[in-house]
Amino acid sequence: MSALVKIRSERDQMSAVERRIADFILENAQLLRDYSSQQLANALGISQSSVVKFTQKLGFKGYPDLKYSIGEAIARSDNGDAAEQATQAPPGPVDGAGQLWRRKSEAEEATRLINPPGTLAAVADAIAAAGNAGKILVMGLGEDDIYARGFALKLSLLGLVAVHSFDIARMAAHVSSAAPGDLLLIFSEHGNHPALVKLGRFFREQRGRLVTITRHTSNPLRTLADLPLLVSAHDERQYVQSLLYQAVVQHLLDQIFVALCEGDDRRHALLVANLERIQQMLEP
Amino acid sequence: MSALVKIRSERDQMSAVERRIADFILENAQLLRDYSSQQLANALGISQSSVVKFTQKLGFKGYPDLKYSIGEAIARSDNGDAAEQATQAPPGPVDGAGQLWRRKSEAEEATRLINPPGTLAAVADAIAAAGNAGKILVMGLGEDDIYARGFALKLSLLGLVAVHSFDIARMAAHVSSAAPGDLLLIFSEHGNHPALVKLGRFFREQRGRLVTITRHTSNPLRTLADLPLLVSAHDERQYVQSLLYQAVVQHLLDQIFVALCEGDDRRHALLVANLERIQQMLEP
DNA sequence: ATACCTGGTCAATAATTTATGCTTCTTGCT
DNA sequence: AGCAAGAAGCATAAATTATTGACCAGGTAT
Repeated sequence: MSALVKIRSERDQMSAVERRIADFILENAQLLRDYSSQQLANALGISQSSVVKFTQKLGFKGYPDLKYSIGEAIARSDNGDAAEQATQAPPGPVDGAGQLWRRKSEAEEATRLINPPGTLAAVADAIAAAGNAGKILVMGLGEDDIYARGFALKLSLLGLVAVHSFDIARMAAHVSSAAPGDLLLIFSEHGNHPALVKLGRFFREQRGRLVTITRHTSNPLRTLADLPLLVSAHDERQYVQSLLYQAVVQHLLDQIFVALCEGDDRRHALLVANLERIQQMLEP
Repeated sequence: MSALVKIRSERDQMSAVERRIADFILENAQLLRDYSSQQLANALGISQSSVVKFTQKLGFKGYPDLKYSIGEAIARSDNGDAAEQATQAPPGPVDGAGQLWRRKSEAEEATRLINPPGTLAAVADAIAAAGNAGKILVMGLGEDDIYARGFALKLSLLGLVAVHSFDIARMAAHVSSAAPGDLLLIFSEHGNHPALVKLGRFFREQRGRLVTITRHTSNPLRTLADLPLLVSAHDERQYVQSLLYQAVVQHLLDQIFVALCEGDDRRHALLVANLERIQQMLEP
């Protein structure tokens, strides 16, 4: 992943000073060429060691390594910054055709990197386990309800019955009768809706397993989760950012779904049979 | 001029040691990333100062400057060496992690190519026109209902009211009272659901504008449409194919949405205001 | 409320890297 | 031979970078 994309993707969970560094670099990447770590620190009024720590935290070997990587990113115009991209000669007229998809791809990649490998498989396993031994509850509000609904629908194709609702009261009823072995999946972009947090906490008290899908910020909901899934998706334009977020969440779910499909032969057979039967019902 | 090209061009008038440095760099440019001037000198059995003097003679500010420039050159693949180019850029073994996304990207590209350029803009315009002068109807069944619902929700953020339902009877009622200037968007993966076809035909008789989103097969629904959007998405595994289809449809909608957002300043302002207000309502 | 972590920052300093001055050696020329 | 010019290395100064330990703020458990 490009250094700039990486910085951007982690920006949200940085401390104040770190974020200032990140912003400065993102906006003045070209300047970095002639900056030492000390100069950068001076420009921001912070200590040089903070700059070095920043680079190391991001996974670079040190400041020169970061600098080198950013040089590469700029050379490749892989800057993840629309304004910047406009300045350099684009091969064709800017039609913006594949533009949005490219942004989605970056978000997808960033997201893939911040979720520890194996997390998705763990979630898939948890869902499968709950499907056998307990209940699966799925919850999301507003736009977040859309995936919830779609995912519940998909699970039913696999013979996994999921209780889904966008009604907090109704969901609370389900949660209150939850037992160990049950699984609750909460979708919440910002992860700080009080009712959902309360719901999650209550569910944990019942000793159920909690999976959350939230943004990659520090938020109360994700800290509650047994398995928190994180999403990185950024754009200056709020409405685009929202699309990116949704595409990435959908992709996470798709990956889980595929894992479920392919993880278990019995379930796989069931799925194929179901799809065939549906086909027959709708076709003639 | 690229750093590597420069080195190559001056190689002939260099001293013996300098030429050894030049050759080493030209052949092992990638290694330079992790070499300090001292290490490079050791690798060649010469003194570190010779390396530094070499860089300065070439017009670089010093060793780090040369290194940075070479990083850029590599990133741009601007190495002026054909053999070199062959060695790099093996796309990497299939890891399985980004696999699904790659399939989606392929589907997205294929879809972009089969829809005549400008189609999406035309759809966006049609939606905007209908929003001003008539009604917008949105319809989908089963899984296709998911986008329909989501898209209607998004349109409302733009101040465009869309009537949405997954109930054919209810939709029929809306269609039967349709007038010229109205717009109907039908989502139907296979485009041959009899009820939807009938609905579409009826709507056309009322002289409304019809937009369809279907697979890129020949199907009765798309032939009815004023603006047919086509989707290409294939995989041997039926359940994956379905995911690809959904991701691509979602992407088409996202592009239309962005076009709507950015096509009209008034609407754009409204959107921003709406998002802000929503933020306020949910935050505190 | 108090004690105790934890994470974040900075100042001081150690370690590394880079740049430079100086010396020596070679080469070519007179 | 003697000299000038350039090339290379050595030693060292200068700079840059990395690490350590101290301090502080915010949160948590007692």
